[in-house]
Amino acid sequence: MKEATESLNFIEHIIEEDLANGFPKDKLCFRFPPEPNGYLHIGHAASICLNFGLGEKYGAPVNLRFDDTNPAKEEQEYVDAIKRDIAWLGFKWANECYSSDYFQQLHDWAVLLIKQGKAYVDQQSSEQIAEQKGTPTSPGTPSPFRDRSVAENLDLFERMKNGEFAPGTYLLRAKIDMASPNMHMRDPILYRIIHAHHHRTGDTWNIYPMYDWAHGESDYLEQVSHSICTLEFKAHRELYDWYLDQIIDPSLLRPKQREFARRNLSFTVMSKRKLLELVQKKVVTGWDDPRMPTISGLRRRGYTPGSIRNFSEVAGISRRENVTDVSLLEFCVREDLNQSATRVMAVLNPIKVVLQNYPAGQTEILHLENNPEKTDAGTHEVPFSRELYIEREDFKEEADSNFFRLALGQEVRLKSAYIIKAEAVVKDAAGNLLEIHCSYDADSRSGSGTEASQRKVKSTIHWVSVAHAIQAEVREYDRLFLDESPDTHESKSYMDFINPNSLKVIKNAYLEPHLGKASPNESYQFQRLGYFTLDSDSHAGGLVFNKTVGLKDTWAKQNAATANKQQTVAKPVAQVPQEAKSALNEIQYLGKKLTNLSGDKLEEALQDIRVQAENVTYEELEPLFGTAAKKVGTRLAVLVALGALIAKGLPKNTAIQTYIDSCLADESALLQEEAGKIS
RNA sequence: UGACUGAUGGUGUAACUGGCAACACGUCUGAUUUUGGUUCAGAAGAGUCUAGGUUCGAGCCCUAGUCGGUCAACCA
Repeated sequence: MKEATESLNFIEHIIEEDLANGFPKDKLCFRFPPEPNGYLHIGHAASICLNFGLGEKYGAPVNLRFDDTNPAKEEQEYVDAIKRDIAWLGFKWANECYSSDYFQQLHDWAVLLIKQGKAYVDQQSSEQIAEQKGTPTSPGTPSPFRDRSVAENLDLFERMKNGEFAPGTYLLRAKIDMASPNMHMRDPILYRIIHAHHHRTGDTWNIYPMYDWAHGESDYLEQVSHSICTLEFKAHRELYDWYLDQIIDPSLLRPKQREFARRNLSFTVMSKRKLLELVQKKVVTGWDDPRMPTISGLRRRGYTPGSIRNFSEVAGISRRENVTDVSLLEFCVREDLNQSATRVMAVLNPIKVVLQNYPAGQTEILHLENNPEKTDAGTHEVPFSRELYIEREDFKEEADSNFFRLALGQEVRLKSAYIIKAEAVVKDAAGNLLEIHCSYDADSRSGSGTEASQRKVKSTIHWVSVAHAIQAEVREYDRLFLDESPDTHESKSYMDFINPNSLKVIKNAYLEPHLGKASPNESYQFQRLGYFTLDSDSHAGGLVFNKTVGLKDTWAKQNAATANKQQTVAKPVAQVPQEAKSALNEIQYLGKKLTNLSGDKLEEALQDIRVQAENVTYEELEPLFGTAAKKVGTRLAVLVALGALIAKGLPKNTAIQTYIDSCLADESALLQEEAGKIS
């Protein structure tokens, strides 16, 4: 067992501190509060894993709360999808809550605010209100309706609630501070009139609370201890606290909001609005398109819950902007699938191989290991015959020294079968390769134990028997966008970066017959190709597989690298100044440490400085003469470097002499000594 | 010309009250391998945005700057 001193993230530090300050552990409570207006994505997974992870870590309840305060946007469909996704990730919520459950309480508290003179009904247009709001750099001006009487406010609010007014005509606003530097404090809206059918409360309400009014109070009603949200809500915190102040019962727990940075993934976008646009403009086939960063998309693509949870764990959280490389996510699935995926053989780009010395009409049943990572995973049967398919990429008529696969006159092993040698090719009139004629070594069958079966050949390739293969459709996916962070460009929209080739459909891939029994919940490793899973478009007689992720392919990388090398000419970088700059940096760095050194180490460092001084000019060094007297180390380093330059023939000017004199006068014996050497 | 917030290898995160900047991905070697996968062994890569200051000692504390993000929806 290894002793892992696990490091805490900053939220955990906050909780630990609260606990240390006497906050009772059994009062800890968290929540995940999605708005049911879209599907969950990998960014939400960060929040889900954080909140539910905290719940697991501290044995605290975690509520799933649907923030359903805007019936114009929300639908039951989304509620269901969100629940499905969270459950699929493997988390259990303590309570299923809805902001709409608190509509009555929220309304009553609003009435209380009115009675206290802290809220008023406004009846201006949204343009007028926006106008009065001011800007971040200039204060707002009060609404002319700000000082309505309590009685009138009460009456108007009641009539808003009863549906007497049209949407947009009246609003309930909190009376806070129109000059606050925080825009959210400039008389924020509590309620607006919406005449829409709510997916849960139906037509009961004509007024709906805004996010700010509903969120903190909901946290309070559920007695959530730590309300964790993303950074863009940071500015809302002041309002969150103000609202709480109005209604809080000091004997109850007061929730606190803390913010973390949302997770961005490279080569994709991560906001519901943008993902929705991809769906609506049919860039993708739906929210669960396997190219989407949604949980449902990743699921359909073949990602496992474990891989996503692990990704969230490994990527961590913090408070700074980030773009996490997709390669980390891909690593996480590979790591997971490598342990669990059944190995099978499939040929995506087939070329026919005919074994000239293998009896026509004969079929052999061979055995393929299910999973080399698990010795007890067993084997499955795979038929072998005279005519086979192999990948086109696995054959070259003439091989160069680093091509290990099949070539004329060259041997390879067919995985779990025989060693074959390419003897001849058959081409059509246009010179296109039609089939490869090979001979097979009948004694070389895998596992037969014969001497021939033990022979080492340069490589092993996968294959399927032509007569037994299942034809299927295979979909390969590439990144959805061509830019690493498509939505961070000022002059261009993320839609400009869409990768036109993000989907590649292979209509006639050939699979080994074992895949006829493929289960939609299982992942397979198509040997040497990657991980694949059955798509929901599959039907009897028409299998469709999605490529989840490829295997690490050092061969492809090698090829790409050599191809690139041939294209790139030379580095246009001016190297001399760069070296000189780093030499100066090096001297400064060495200097910083000097005062901590003594004896041989000091001497060594001084020598290093003299060496570095070779690459430094006087012009670069001079600015450092101004180094504070306190920084003895740096001054010493500068002095030594200067000494080296003087030794090379640099004439002493007044600046140099002044510097040397100041060193001679310094308290430091070392500095005096070195200065003495060159004065 | 505002308020708030952040800055640590290519990327993402660590570094408890100041004490040799760590882990993972990625990259590169080598070994093993009937998957150019896996596994194993190793390497390179940051002196912590800049300039000062405090300190025996600063990624961490102080000062001033620089650069990035957020904030003016009857969205959340």
